[in-house]
Amino acid sequence: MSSTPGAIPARTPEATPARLRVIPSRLLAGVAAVADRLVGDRLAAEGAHKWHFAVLVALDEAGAASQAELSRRTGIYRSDMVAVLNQLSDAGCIRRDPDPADRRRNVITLTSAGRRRLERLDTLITDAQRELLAPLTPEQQEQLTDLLGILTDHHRPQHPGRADGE
Amino acid sequence: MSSTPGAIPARTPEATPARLRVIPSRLLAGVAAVADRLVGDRLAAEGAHKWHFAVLVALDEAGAASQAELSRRTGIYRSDMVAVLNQLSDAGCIRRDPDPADRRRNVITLTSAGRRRLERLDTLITDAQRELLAPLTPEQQEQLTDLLGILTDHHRPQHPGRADGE
DNA sequence: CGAATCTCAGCTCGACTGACATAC
DNA sequence: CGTATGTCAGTCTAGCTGAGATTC
Repeated sequence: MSSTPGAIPARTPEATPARLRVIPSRLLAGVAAVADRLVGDRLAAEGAHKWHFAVLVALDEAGAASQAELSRRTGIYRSDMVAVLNQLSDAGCIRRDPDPADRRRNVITLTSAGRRRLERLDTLITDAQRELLAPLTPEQQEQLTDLLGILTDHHRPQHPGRADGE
Repeated sequence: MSSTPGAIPARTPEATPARLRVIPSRLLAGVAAVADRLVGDRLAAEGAHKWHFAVLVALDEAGAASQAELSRRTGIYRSDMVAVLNQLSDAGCIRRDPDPADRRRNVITLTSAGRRRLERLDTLITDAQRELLAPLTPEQQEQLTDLLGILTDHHRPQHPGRADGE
């Protein structure tokens, strides 16, 4: 029982202050955290992480690549990429061969098992998005995605406006 | 110079894969990170953190409170609240007095210096929001805030639908 | 007694940096 | 030579857990 019978005046609901509830950066942080748990939990249930998904997608969409290139495509640091690829490799999802054309590089290739794995993770992620966006109408869902896309495009690492001659 | 004159075929732009660019949870994480840096940098320039702002707002809006209550209002863990209040106290923004009515509690009170501090931080945060949302039209800004508000309200800690008899 | 409050001490995970050997 | 790559080691922060002393 958390509600006191009749003694306390009306029970202060300890709600978040109104001024905090309308700050976009705060809303973003909160919703992003929810989304991350939604996605993370499902992936964790299959022993996966979001990085695995990102790498598999990058490979599926643009073909074999070096680790550094994958790093740039996914936003995962090249130092962290090592561990991610180790795990994917252990699971048989990718192959890591030395690049004969440039012996500094490894060529990362998606295996058929990796493609199957990707399909599975894609389903889980899609489910998570559905649950995340369930409170919105389909039009609102599209609106939100569009707006976030605009912000993502405009706020790039080092280029507030155009970074050039404008 | 990072742009090669004319040798390389067209330069693979190493863009994020299209399938990743439209995943809401991923967009949210990215934009939230941008927002956090925008806010964090400005606050850091004044030796402040977002927690300070949250606590000051909570006090200004709902009056003096115990640490546990502030914790619930702001979402900051009671264990972390201690350090935050120490800093605010050192800066003279709050007073921390034992509650005569319940000697387990401290009564946290906003000082006039704290109210001034809040005003300052509020300006910084508002500026950050403006920069964050600058790529959007005013209507889009409102849309985004509304949509995030809906998601925030519906995804509460433990209550997917209504948690009751519906 | 059980529950709540304040506090400290600790964990863990993700983002990030630095350095090194090797190869271009 | 300077630069890129793969790798390992380590830092730093935020979110979170646990426990203990005190008071209700």
